[in-house]
Amino acid sequence: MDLQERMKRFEETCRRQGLPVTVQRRAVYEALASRKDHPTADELYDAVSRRLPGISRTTVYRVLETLVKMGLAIKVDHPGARSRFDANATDHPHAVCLACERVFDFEVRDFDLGDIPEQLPDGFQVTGVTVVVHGYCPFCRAALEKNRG
Amino acid sequence: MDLQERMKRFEETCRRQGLPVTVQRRAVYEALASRKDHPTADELYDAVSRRLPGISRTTVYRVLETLVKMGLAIKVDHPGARSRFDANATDHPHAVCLACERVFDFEVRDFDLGDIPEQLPDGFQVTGVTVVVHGYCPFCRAALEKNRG
DNA sequence: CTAAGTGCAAAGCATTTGCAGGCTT
DNA sequence: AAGCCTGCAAATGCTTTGCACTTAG
Repeated sequence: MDLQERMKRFEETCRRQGLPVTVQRRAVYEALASRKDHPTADELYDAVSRRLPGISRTTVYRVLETLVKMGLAIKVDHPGARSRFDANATDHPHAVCLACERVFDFEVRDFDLGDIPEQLPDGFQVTGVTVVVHGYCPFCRAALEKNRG
Repeated sequence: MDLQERMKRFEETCRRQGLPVTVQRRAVYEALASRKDHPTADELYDAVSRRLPGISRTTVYRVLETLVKMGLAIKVDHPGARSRFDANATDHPHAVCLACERVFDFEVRDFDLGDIPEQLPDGFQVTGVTVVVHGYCPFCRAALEKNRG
């Protein structure tokens, strides 16, 4: 799906849900949808600020929250790190670099979690499963090895 | 493993790692090891305060950090919630209740993540995999259904 | 004795909230 | 016109830090 399609879908979703299409919302969504990494709210604030100098950090936070509720984005959290956002709202696993905290997507072929629910506490109703891989990304690995000398 | 064994192991681990066995450390570890749920730092602070009235929240935080480094505890984080701690330091999946934020352990039979690494970004070095199931625990489910009435 | 641990108070950081005014529909 | 959205500034909540004192080994 390219950016134009995404913007179109964004506006449709807003209308369908009765939410005003504001400049700020469009700008934040566009900033998020046009990158492949998983920016933090602040990184998005920086990016959006360039095009929309008056926008406030608060608004970026609020718009991101809205996008998540609308189903147009996913919020990715992990230990001790700021939240990151992903315009790819389909359920998919993430790989997190322990050094730089960057988040990477990856696809899974045959990742069957079908039988997990059986092992849960009696009566636990499952709504989703999150899989996170931690480790070191190629960039940080290289840097670490260099330092070891 | 029962509490006594755990306390013994705790002291041995301290000695092996050259860390003083302080009253506070023992108290925090004992408080954590003797419960089956996954308390937050603050819940532990409350519990420990009863036996050791002078202890400070800061110390509880610091001790927990130390326990994690020592390999005697695990820190469990998730979106928008306070960190929780688990004296069961072996790698195992958690189920998180979206309503009360409680964390539940569960075991997996044949949970093979063996082929995930192949799908990762080139050169990503995996150190661990976290699996989190979200949903509603039996208690909150019951409460929610009641409210729907 | 010496290094490490502790308590207090204050700082830090990401995120949220209250409120007055502005913009979409 | 009506209501939701925005910006500002201040508050929040969890967690960390600086510093002087105490304690374990």
